[in-house]
Amino acid sequence: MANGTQFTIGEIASRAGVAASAIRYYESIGLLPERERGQRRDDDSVLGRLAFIGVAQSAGFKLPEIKELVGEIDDGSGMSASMRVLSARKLDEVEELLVRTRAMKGWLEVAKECGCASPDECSLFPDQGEGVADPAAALELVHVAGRDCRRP
Amino acid sequence: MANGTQFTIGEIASRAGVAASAIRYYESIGLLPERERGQRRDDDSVLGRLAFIGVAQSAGFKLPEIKELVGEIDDGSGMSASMRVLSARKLDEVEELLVRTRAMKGWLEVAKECGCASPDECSLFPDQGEGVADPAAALELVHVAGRDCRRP
DNA sequence: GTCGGCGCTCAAGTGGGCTTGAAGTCAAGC
DNA sequence: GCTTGACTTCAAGCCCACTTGAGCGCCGAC
Repeated sequence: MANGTQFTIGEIASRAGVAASAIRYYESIGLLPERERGQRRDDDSVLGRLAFIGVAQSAGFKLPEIKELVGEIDDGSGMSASMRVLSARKLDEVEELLVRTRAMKGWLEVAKECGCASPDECSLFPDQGEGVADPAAALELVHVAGRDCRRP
Repeated sequence: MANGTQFTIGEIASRAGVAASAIRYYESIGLLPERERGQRRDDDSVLGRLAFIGVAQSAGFKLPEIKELVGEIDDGSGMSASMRVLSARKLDEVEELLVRTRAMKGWLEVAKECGCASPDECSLFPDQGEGVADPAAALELVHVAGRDCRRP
């Protein structure tokens, strides 16, 4: 991958599909190696690193976590240890997100057809007399209520 | 629901399960009606409004959108017009989120078992020789590759 | 030699939804 | 009257991943 050809940061940025300012930011937080001061050129090995960052970000990793991963790769200890731990943790988060997202979807499908004039007459918004339930839990109730949100 | 009993903001907050500072913030952005200055009491009608806000937020609406909804309720024109439009738009977003979340989940399930020492030997991170694909699209490729991420 | 374009650094700004801090006010109980 | 504690205001801070702006340097082409 790294063939030694030199590029300016602008060229790297457009090939990688990120902004040059983002690359400088990654350097500043240690996600990409610090380079010499002054105008400079990089070889295209940084492209691979940027691709790694992009995929890891899409998978839900935050930059500090990605930094941890690249640290392990760079110090030769191999990425798999952190990779497994971080992925397992992320997977829990993502599964939770999936549940929440599905609940949102169900709620919104009903809301899209809602003809109620106020929350008081609409089962999408449970009444709040005393004590308060988890608002997120209210999204689930819609499934029970069916497709019509008007209170019986 | 509103029975005229008066509460301090702290009481309202603990009943509604939100912080008092959040209630003040909602007032400041016009999501709750502005009240007189000085120490004051609210009746519990604000509880219903807070519940509405909570459910709408869980469904994915942002505060400015919720403000639009409560505006329609309060001016007597009924909430259904905005509700339908906003919900339909949100539904599109949420469906997209659902697709992305499922892709993340698939990727992470493979990553959790990954034993690769570097991204170069791992199909979770596609090689980045020339040109760059959408990083999010790389998450999908894993499904094709199966459960083993080691490059063939 | 001079012009345009890209590069550099550092600081500050963005958005969303709040929280936190400082400093002051009020009400109830002793 | 005094203390205590809950309440009040307003401004500033936080998180995250960058972007934007100011003010300057360097390089190649004409």
